[in-house]
Amino acid sequence: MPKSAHQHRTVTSRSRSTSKDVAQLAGVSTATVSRALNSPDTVEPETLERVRAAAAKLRYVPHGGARSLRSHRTRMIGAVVPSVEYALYARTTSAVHQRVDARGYSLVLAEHHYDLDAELRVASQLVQHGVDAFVFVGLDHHPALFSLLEDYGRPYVLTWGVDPMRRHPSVGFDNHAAAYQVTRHLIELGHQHIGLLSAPLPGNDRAITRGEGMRSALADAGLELAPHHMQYAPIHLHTAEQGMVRLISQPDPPTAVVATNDIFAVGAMIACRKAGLCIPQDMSITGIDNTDLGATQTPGLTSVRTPITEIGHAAAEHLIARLEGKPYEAFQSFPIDVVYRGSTAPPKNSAAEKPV
Amino acid sequence: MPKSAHQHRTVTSRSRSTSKDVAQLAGVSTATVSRALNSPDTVEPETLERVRAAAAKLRYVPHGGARSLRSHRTRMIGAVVPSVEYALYARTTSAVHQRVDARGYSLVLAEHHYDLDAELRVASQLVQHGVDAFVFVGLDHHPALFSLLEDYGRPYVLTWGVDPMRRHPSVGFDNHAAAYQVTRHLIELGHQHIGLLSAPLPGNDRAITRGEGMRSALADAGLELAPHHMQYAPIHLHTAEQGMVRLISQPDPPTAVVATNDIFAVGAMIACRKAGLCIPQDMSITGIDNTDLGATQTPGLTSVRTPITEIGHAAAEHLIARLEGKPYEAFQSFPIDVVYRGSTAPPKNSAAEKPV
DNA sequence: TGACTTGATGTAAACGTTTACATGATTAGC
DNA sequence: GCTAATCATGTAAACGTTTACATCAAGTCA
Repeated sequence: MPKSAHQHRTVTSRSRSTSKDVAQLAGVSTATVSRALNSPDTVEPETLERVRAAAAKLRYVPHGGARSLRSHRTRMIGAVVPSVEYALYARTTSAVHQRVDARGYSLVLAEHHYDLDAELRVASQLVQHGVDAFVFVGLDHHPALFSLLEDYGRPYVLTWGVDPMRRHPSVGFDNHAAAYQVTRHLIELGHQHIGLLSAPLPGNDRAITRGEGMRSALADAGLELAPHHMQYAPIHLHTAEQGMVRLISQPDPPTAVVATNDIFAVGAMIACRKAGLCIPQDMSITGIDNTDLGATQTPGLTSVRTPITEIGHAAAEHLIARLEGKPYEAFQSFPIDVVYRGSTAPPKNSAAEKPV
Repeated sequence: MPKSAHQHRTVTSRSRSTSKDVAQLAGVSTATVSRALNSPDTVEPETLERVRAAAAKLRYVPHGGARSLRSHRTRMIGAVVPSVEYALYARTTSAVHQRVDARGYSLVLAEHHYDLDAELRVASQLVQHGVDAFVFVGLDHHPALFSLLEDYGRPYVLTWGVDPMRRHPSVGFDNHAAAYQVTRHLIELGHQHIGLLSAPLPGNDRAITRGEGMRSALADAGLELAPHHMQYAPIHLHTAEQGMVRLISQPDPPTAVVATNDIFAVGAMIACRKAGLCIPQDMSITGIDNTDLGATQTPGLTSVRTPITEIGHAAAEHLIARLEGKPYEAFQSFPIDVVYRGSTAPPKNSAAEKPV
């Protein structure tokens, strides 16, 4: 198809009706138009009707820029996530949108791909656009991010974790416990050699905390995570698969693997299938987040249900309450629970190793 | 956790430095500040440096509202999708964001959940916020949507399909062919009784066109889609599963099923597993979109690779080119191809039924 | 009935930019 | 060496709202 200049319009601006036009048509002043549209109860019913009719007739759409210039509010809320490609963040974002939209706000979305500098950059861009309040993912951020938000008086809430120092409003769950519980489950099945498949740690406090949770569970059982039994990989099926290949091609591979999220776990499953390892007989695998991707595998992936949509709803409500001066909860932690499916079993030689 | 009023700030506005402050500190006029920041080559290098230093020192962030009021541009692009919960739209949106962000634009996101009235409502909200240009999903929209965009001079591009009438700029692929090809594949395997699992048609032209593609393939082979062999369900794993249960619990179930997307296909797989039907021996299943969800099933789902990220990139580039007055392609169609995996095979009794 | 409150509406300033135009300095052209 | 062209910068108006304040009419209360 050739490059073409053609009839579709290229410019943005065009004659649009203003509140002045509406005022004129309704026979009132622009002040009354503004009042009629923003606080209908302060204007006479009959006038209100005239203004509404005029606005409708002229297809009047208020100019958000002018409005925000004067009122310092835009009714836009920003969601800044690592990447909306990951089902989790897509679902949380959708949940945020749902609540925000219901209250008449719009959602501005930005991704940073686990780069905290990029996060600062996009956030400052959103501040510039006048976004009223922010949702961020995770607890660790560029220090300048917080001072920016503070300087410009923008409320924000952190998600997918709860700030243990209680410095920043946050809504999430216990990432440490999530990893602890699945690891514990594997230990109880008799596994002694457990591997870890994790996202790269920089810029990702969830991965860090989940790794710590796993180590805690091991430590509490007197076990250790061997350095060569941990693999870090970017969050993609095929990189996870490669990581798992490295794990199982070692002389002493683990008998079970804790993946810090379902994508890694499924990547690991794929690696096992290709290597001819049976799950769970030859290898137990657990995930975290309980996504459809894991749940629909054969066998189904044992995973931890995390409050994906609850987080989105709570974050949106938190911010809107703050923006509107209503009471709100600054810290919210949702429960998690392990969903047991077929991807875990005692290790093959468990009877031999742990005779009880 | 109790409701609490506490120390985090509730208000949005606060002292922010303006271009006036920067002007004063740099010893120039606000006009020069504006020029220095927006068209650096029109201002003396030495002055430019002073302005930049002043802006940095004051942590100056321009006021987008004021800017848009004067210039009629916001550098915001709107993406209006059915739901970002669906992996496809999440990935397209991510692709749009990537390109848009690279060019210094921000992304505003809105969902309409297949309700064209809701779509009109959110779009008009975005117009109000000053969004410069729009990406929509699909070809069918509320007629008032187009006049709104026309009235306010907002460029837009439709995606996930190419307008056959060439009335609206669009970037996508041939949905009809996608369904045609998988159906054709099943027919070639010897299937004569093929079912359809589809999303509800209202507000979803992709589903309509895919359904038509399937029927065309059947017709071309002298076959028909029996009315009781089609099932419509909302786009969720469990509703798809229920639809499949209805299909296979009929006295004469089909031997193969075309699902109009991978979610339906996987839902169908789950139903078969639960019913004890082997895939592909007892039931062949095909999807469309070639998502990870389908690809990682056992057996892997035969599906059609659709240009998910290509669409996002192309849509973003189309709009930015138009906004910046550069040449652009008004209509783009990307190729698709069938990815054959293990979910399809000849019907069990194909030899008996079709002795050649 | 007159002073006083209440309530709806109008008047006009302000929000922070961008940009057409004016200004003055410098350089070029002859 | 004088006029003209060029260039960097300043001046001031304009963008479309919201809102403090003023105004005016209509009730309220003694």
